[in-house]
Amino acid sequence: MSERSQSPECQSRPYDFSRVNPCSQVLGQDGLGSAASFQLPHGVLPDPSLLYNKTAYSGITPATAQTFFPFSSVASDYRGTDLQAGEFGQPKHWYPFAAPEYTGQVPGVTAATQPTNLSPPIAETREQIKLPEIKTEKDTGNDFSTEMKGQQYPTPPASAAMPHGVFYPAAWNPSFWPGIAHITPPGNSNQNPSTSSASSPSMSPSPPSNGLPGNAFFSVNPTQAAPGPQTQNTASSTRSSGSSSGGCSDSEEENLSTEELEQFAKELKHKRITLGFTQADVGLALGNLYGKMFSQTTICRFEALQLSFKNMCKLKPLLQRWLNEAETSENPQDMYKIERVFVDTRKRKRRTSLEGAVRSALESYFIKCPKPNTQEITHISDDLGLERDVVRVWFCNRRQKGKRLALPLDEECDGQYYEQSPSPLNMAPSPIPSQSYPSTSYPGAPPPTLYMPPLHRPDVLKQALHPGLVGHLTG
DNA sequence: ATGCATGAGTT
DNA sequence: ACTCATGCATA
Repeated sequence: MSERSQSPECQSRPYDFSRVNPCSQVLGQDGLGSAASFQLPHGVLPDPSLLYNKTAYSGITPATAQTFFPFSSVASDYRGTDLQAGEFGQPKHWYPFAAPEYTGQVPGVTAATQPTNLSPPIAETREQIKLPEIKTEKDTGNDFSTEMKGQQYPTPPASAAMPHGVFYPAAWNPSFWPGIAHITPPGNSNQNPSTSSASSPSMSPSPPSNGLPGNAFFSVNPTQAAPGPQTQNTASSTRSSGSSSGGCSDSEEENLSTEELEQFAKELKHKRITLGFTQADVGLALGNLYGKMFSQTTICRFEALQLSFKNMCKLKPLLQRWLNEAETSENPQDMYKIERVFVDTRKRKRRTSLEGAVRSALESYFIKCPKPNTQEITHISDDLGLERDVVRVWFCNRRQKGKRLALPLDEECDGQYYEQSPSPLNMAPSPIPSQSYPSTSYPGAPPPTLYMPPLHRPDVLKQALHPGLVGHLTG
C-alpha cells in the first residue's frame, strides 16, 4: 500500500565500498534467493552512525557533486526573478540535421510548414498547437485530453492560476552548490526585462539560420542573441564553499541560488501553461532560439527540479530567455513554429520492459550492492536472464535515480550519505549517493535515514522502490 | 512523468 | 567502466 517506503535506493554516493566489493558475497550466495530473504525495515537503517561518514562527505567536491533537486515543484509563489546571466555551454552538438547515417526519415526542415507531412517523429511535439498552420495536432478530443492532463492547456486562466500539483519543497536551503561562482558571460548587462538573459548564443556554431526558415523568433531579437549580458546577480545564497571550482567551473552556469531556481522553475511552468505551451514546445523553441533544442523530458525535469543543480543553472538562462520572449511576444505562437527539423532516427534499442519480479530482484541486488562489478553484473544478468548490458544500464540508471531522489538532508549533515559500508551485505539501505543535495534541513528528519526523504512526493519514493521490493522490505 | 538507453567526458 | 546530461519510448 502506501507505504511510504523509505527508499532504500539511495546508496552511497561514492560507493566506496565497491572497491571491496561486498557484492561478491552477495552474489555468491545466489542471486535471487538471497534477495528474497533480504529484508530490511524500511526507514530503519542499521546504524546510521556507522554508515555515514560525514567526513567523507566533506570531501566532496563541488565538482562532483551534482546535486539534484528532489522536489518537484516548488515553492509557493514566485517573484520576479531577475537573475541570470550565465552563459551556458555551447551546444555540444546541435545539428539540425540528423545523423547522416540514420537520417533516413525526416531530415527535413520542412516541418515548420507542415509537420503533418512529417511523420511524427517527434512525439513530444504533440503539442496542441493553436496555429492553424502548424496545427499538428489532431484535434481530437483524445489528444486533447491527454494534453490536458499532462501538459498544457490552451490557456485557461484558471489553470494558470494554479499549477497542478504544488508540492512544497521540504525545505531547500539555498545552500548548495558551492561552486558556481563564476559566471560572467561577456556582454553588457541589463537590458530590458525581457531580455534578461544571459547566455550568449554566440556559441552556437550553427545558427539555426541555416536550417531554419524564418523563425519569428530568432530572426528577431538580436538582443538576445547578443552577447550575453551579464546580469549576474549573485545569487544569494550559495553555499559558500567556494571551493570549488571544480565542478561547475566551466562556467556555463550562473550563480544561482536554489531558491531562484526553484522559483524560476515554478514561474516557468506557470507561465508556460498560461501561454499555452507544452513542455515539448519549450524545448523546441529553445532550439529555435539557441540552436540547441531540448526534449519534453528535459523541460519536464527542469520544472520538476529533477536535474542536477549544475544542469539547472545551465538551462535556466535559456529558459529565462525563452520565457521573456514568450511573454513579450505578441504572438507567442510564433514560437510554435517549430521546426522539427531533424529527427534523429537512430535506431535505438527497444526499451526493455522489466517485469516486476525482475525489478524487485534487481532492487534487491542494488540494495546489497549498488555498484556491481563486471563479474557481478554477469552473475546478475545470468541469474535473472537478462542481458548484461541491460543489467549494467539498469544499475547506472538506478544510481542516477537514487541521486535524484536522494534527499536533502541538511547541509550539516551533508555527509550523511557517504559511507563505506562495512558490511555490504547487511548494509541494506545503504548510503546515499547523492550528489549532494544541498538542501536542507528538514525539521525533524533524521538524517540517518536517507532513505526516507522527507520529500513531499511519496510517489517518488514509491517509485524508487519497486513494489515488489517494497514488499520485501516491508513484509 | 518516468523507465531504459545513448554518448561524451572522466576517472 | 563510471558519471552525467539528455532523450526516446512508454506508462
